[in-house]
Amino acid sequence: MNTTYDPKSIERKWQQRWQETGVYEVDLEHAKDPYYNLMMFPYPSAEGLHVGNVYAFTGADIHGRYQAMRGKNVFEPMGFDAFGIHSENFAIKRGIHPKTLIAGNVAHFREQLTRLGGRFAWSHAVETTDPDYYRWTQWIFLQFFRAGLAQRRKAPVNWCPSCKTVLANEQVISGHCERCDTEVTQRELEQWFFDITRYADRLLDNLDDLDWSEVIKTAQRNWIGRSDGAQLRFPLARDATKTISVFTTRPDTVYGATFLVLAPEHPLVAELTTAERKAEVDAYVRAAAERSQEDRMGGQDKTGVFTGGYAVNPFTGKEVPVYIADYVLYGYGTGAIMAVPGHDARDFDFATKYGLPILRVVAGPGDDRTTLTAAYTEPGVAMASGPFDGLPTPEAKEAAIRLAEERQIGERHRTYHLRNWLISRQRYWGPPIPVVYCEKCGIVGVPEEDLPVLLPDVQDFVPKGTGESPLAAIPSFVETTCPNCHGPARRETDVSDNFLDSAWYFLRYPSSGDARKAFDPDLTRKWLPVDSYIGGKEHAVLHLLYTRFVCMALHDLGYLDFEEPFKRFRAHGMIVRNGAKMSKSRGNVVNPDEFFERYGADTLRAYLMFTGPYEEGGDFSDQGIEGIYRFLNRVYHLVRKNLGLSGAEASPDLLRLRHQTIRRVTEDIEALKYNTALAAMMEYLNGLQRENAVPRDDLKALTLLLAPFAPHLTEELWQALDQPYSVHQTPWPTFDADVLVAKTVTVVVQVDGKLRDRLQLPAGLDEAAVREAALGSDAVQRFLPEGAALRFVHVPDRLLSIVTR
RNA sequence: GCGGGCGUGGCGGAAUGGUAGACGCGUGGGACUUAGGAUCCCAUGGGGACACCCGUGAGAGUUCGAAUCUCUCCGCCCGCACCA
Repeated sequence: MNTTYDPKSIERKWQQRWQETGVYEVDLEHAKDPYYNLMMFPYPSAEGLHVGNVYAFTGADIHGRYQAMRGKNVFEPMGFDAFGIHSENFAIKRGIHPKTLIAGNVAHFREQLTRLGGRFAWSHAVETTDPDYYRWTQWIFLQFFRAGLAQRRKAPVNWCPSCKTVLANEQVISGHCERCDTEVTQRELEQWFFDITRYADRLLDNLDDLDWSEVIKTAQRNWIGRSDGAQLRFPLARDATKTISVFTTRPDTVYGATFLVLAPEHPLVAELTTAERKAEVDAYVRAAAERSQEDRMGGQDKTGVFTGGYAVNPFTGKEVPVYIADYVLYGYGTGAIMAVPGHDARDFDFATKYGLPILRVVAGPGDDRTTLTAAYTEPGVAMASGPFDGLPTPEAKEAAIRLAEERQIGERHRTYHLRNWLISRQRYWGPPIPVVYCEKCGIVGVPEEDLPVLLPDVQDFVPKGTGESPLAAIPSFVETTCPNCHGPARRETDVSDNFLDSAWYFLRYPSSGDARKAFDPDLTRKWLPVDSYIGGKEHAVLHLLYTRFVCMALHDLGYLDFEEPFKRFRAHGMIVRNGAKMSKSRGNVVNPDEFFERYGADTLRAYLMFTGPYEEGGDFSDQGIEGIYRFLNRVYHLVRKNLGLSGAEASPDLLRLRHQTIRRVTEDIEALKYNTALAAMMEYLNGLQRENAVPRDDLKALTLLLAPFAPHLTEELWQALDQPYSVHQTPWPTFDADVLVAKTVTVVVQVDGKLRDRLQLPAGLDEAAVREAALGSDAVQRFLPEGAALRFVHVPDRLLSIVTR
């Protein structure tokens, strides 16, 4: 053993040895106790591995290493999510083809991930940009297409007037184009959708049984946003055969509906508009179409115009005016609302601004029937509502729905905030959507045996500004023959959303390289669903929801036995630096290479884990890392100095410390409290350093406990301790509950809740004995009033509380 | 606005009804040393008339006992955001 701790050479040495011996590869077919340890594969940016990646992967890797030492056959794969707009935009900026760029980035990432010391099964790595991968992404699309889950229809999409191109939702940053900062507008275009809303109820209801971080489940529930209510039909005053359907969660307030509001895009707008209102309505509709999303959504100020048309409230029989306003969204519900200004804040604002009547139809607490000065949105008791009068809100809702259904003027209805998944992108850098358009046969899926539809290797991948993918400009790609009739046909030129690539990558890992199937049924049955998935909160809704949907659909199509892909998901926190979020613009981004170089990967790993509870995140301080570096140095020298000292015996205290530490570290790792696990090891080390000669069992225990955190150092120590390779395949140490019991304990004595003395007493004393000891203490006696009647509360081996009042 | 999380020394953080501040950083002192920004040891919440008092964002409550539970308020962070 070297006299100084030299992380660089130790880490290089073991990384090489691990690779040569393949300790992190698993025999997927024959593994006895499979454990699939997943983390979110990175997007390989040109900047290299971000410290946020290092944080995420280290925490997940520690979990995997711990499970492996617990005897599990841990499969911990890694891959690269390299399609998508980030790569494409960067490539455009640099004028380098994304393919070239990505290859370099991937190589750099692989090298950094290796330096990090993850226990990755590299033989199963996947890259989403590899035709052997995206062939199967296209295959999934085809399955969905055949099942009717993938459909092409018109939809409003984000449009950047300056770049003259369609933008993905992810490219719109608070209403502005990511690249040129121009305000984004809406355009109606033909797009491909996955009908995720059909799965809304299952996606929502399954959450109850998933072992996932509560934050993520809550975010998904809100995103799906199920709301129950009714659809009610308001006939037009001029022509009762036509009706305006509205969705409401408060059918009980229908007697207070004093006007209707339609979204400007609503198809009945033209019909309702009278000749004298036409100019104004047209102008408003046009303006709304051109307004940016931010303008439309962000502003609190409500605008709208009267159409001149009237509809009939089917409950009261009264005519109500119909307005259009852009605070009503065309994409939600029916695109029309019944406005109840008395009991909805937005309708109240609108009614106040345009002088519309505000009625009170729900009495407030204490039978409050006074005139409203603000919308009363709480539940109450129905009033001025004909048959519903006197009913509390929940019952009134039910009564209203029943009555609507009886009279056939409406019915119970459920709506979701969740929208269908728009998956087509008018871009170059993604898997081409595998369909062709034939004049005779219509939209035809590419036959599976013809997959992949290769992304053509072109020089010019810059969007043309026509609203079409750059692929549309390549005749050799576009022009093809119909697989059905062999007549001339045109290929789809859109590519699929990057989120589709990442919605199934974990299904591919075990079956990577399989040329015949996307995922092998036997391997899939053996390894999935995933045992542990750890990742960031930022993917709470998009990735994690799309992934669940894809699995559910594949399950229904008969390809999977399970519908939920991840048994357990844990969201880790964010790592900040000196209290501030890391960002390029602040110039405070931690570059892991610098720290690998200066301290080694083990120090960086352990330090990141030490900064705070893993699920809450931590604060990276440039000075703080020294503490962990010192700790690893001390461990190194402790082992080195004690190697030659044989036969040291552990004192009872030391033995207890050892077992206590094993317990604390074990429990903390399981709870992802890596910071306190390290603190426990530091205390252990402090205890060991007080010994003249440290028993070999303690050196071994400390090395094993530290192994998941500092895999290289501990491998070196394990070898020095003359133990068989590899420390990472050695069983996790166990503790003996009997040894944990201390012989003497500190019992705290309180008088009237204040701490007055601490007594060193033999463990297991009964209350009477503890009382006697406590009353014998001067420090306690001083606070006991003469002749007071005393009451005692005794917590064995911990505390005696004396009450004098 | 809605939803979620958080507020503890100079700093990161421990303690989820029972010894507040574990562990680490920083700081002060000491040892070793030609020297050290290396290493080791000691101290380190505030006050003090030093056998004591105060102290976990503020205020109230429950309890023998509250950082922890309850209510009200203040502040910060993260989602979603005119979703009817």
